[in-house]
Amino acid sequence: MNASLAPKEGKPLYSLLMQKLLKKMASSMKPDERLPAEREISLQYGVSRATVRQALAALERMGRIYRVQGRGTFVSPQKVHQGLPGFYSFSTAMKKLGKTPLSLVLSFSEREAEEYLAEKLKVHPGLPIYQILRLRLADNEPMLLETSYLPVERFPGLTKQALEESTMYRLFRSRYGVEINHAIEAFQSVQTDARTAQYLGMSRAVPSLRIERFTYERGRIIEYTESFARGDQFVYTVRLEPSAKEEFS
Amino acid sequence: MNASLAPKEGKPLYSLLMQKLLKKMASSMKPDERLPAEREISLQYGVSRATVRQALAALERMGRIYRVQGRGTFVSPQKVHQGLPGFYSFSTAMKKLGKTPLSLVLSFSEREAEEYLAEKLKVHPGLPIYQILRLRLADNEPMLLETSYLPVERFPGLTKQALEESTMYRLFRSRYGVEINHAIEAFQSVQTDARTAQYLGMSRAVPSLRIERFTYERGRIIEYTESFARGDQFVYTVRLEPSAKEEFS
DNA sequence: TAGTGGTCTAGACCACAAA
DNA sequence: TTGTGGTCTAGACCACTAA
Repeated sequence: MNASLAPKEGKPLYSLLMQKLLKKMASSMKPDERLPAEREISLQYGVSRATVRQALAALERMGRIYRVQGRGTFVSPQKVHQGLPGFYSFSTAMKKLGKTPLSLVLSFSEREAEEYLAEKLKVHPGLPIYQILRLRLADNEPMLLETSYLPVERFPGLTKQALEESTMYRLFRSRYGVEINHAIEAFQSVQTDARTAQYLGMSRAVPSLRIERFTYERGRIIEYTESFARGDQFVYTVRLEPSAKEEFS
Repeated sequence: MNASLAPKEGKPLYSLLMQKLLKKMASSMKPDERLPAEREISLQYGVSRATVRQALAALERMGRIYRVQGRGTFVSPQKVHQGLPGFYSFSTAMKKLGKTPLSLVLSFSEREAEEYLAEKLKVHPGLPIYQILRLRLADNEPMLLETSYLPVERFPGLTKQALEESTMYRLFRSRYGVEINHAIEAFQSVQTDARTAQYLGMSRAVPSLRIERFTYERGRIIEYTESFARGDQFVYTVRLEPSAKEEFS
């Protein structure tokens, strides 16, 4: 089965190979089944072994395969948590759960960063920032109240309309060419305040999950979001990878 | 400054190069300063460009550098969140905060997985598992109540003593050669139950942060932990990386 | 011993950014 | 146009696993 890779437009070879392998695993392979050896894949698809390894490394980071030196490369058996975005997106998470996500932009304004915010965003106080208040619903049930802060200089010309028409991260990518390196999130369980209780339509007796997110591009914070989720409905899931730092233990 | 790499025992070249670059950045470089070009580093240290790229890729994943095509590789300016383990460890997190961590093993037992647990661990009901109840303290203040479940077959001969003498993850590595691929964590805000309130020494009026962790090795769950943290003291922080999946959007 | 993944080399061309 | 990171090749040797 010498399935050489079609030279699709623009996409690098290792990316095309990833898709081929994903398709193959989904359609004809079982959990823990061994994939062909790297040199074998290299021959089958007519690419170099380095390219094969680049594709396999990405699949390994996605948790779709695991490799054992001396034995081979195998299909990961997990099912439930598969494909969870390392990066949380309310929209995609809700779709995976079979719910219809909805996002309402409650307010959109421009202001200057006061001390507190400037420290969060690691910018100088007084820098112009957008403040965006959004209510996120799943099947028309309020789930999450989000307040996002973005430096104006990184997102010039951002409007409420644009946010309502697309998701924030899609907008980041398509219109501002944002390349996220990583994000830091912090979780805390808190008593629900009156405003949040009202927006989420619940009693203050129900505790809230407070989520802070710092999004980094080129080592710089380009988004700070503080969210409150209703504790009785909302479970927030993340996927972690061991830091490369463990190499130095 | 032709600092060729000393052939240290065992460690691969790219790992040695990482350490050299980290040291150089820490001692003599400023945020956003440009590193030498890849080809230049390759010459300076006498290694191939592929090896340089392997080292830089790891540093990029750690958030220590960022790369811009056509421009160069730069030192990340962040300070506060730097070096946060992608992987949460209570002990290291507390040390970073300048607090003294303490871990008490309250109980250690072996049992068979009932339906509920078997589903969490994705094993057959009836499989022998360890159940470990631990209380984690920072500066002698109770912070976290953890219940961990491990399949006995993966950790034969595990004892309470061993757990008390070392941290769990250190034990995993040194004694059982565990190679963690990734972990999934889920967060939820809940009302504190009586037992947790008692162990954590707080009122039930304070909400708790419920944390579930599924740790994966070779695509298989080797640890399931359910934790409760006191909401008024404990903030749980994680570091995320965008999933490779975004390539397919 | 044979086969696997892990590391490394030397070189090439491409896409992008800045002067 | 020059220099950068991004992709890719062909080949080599090492470390580990299993027969």
